[in-house]
Amino acid sequence: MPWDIQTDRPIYIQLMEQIQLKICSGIYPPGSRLPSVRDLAQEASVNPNTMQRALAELEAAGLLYTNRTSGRFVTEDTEMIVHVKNKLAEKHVKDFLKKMTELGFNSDEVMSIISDIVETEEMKYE
Amino acid sequence: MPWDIQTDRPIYIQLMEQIQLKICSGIYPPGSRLPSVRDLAQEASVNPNTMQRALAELEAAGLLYTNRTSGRFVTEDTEMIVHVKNKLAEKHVKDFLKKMTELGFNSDEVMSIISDIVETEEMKYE
DNA sequence: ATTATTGTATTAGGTGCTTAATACAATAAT
DNA sequence: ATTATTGTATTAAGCACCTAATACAATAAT
Repeated sequence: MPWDIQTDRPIYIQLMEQIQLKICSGIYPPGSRLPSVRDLAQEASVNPNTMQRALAELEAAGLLYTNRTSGRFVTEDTEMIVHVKNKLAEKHVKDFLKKMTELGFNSDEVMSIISDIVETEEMKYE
Repeated sequence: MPWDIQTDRPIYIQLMEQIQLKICSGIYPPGSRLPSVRDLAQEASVNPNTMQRALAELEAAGLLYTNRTSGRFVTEDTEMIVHVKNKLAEKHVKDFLKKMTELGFNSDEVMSIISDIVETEEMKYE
């Protein structure tokens, strides 16, 4: 999964989201070591300062921790990771339903639209 | 529906989205006159320049048109509005499914989660 | 005719994000 | 011991966005 950076939002926010996603989905397993700031920055084609900012904020959130000179690691608190994952899922669902409701679709219509798309195996979303 | 402006994305983009939404949902009906730039800016608590930018871009997209000194109006092309609305809905569905898939949920799980929330009448999303 | 309101344009200043170029301290690797 | 790698900090510059303060032309309202 390559890094996907858009220009319409702060890059460090997008980096945070994508690293968080890699942690929640197991691409970065609990306790595993992340590539160095410089390597990650090069991977994502961003400035090391920007990557550092994203990592520092994820660390403040408790998802990462640092061993001063050996690198950064994913938390071993699997319960926390699961919790973050579920919170994310819940947020996605609610945001989605909110948007569809605002557009004027009711519950039945939303369920119908989404089950249509799911059933037609349109699961390569782009 | 009050204006909801966050600080994490360009304001003029958020204004565009929210005006577009009001058009698609019928709050601003086809052919109706919008409040003046200055009034809209005050409503949304933003600078008139910023509101002007959002309106100008929606006009470039064809959703609005201007009568030089009498004001700005919603397009009367209802077909275009319906098309924009459907495109928006499709985008919301696909983005949602993509996010849930990335998080590690499969189709069945997604359908289960969303139908749970819908059925429990949790339709006051916040 | 005069006034008010419309969209529009311009200039200046402030802020946050990003990059670039360094530099430093701590420690793992050799 | 020496070297390389780690996270971290600093400074300067550029850029997009936003606000503020005006100003102007066209025309609707009076």
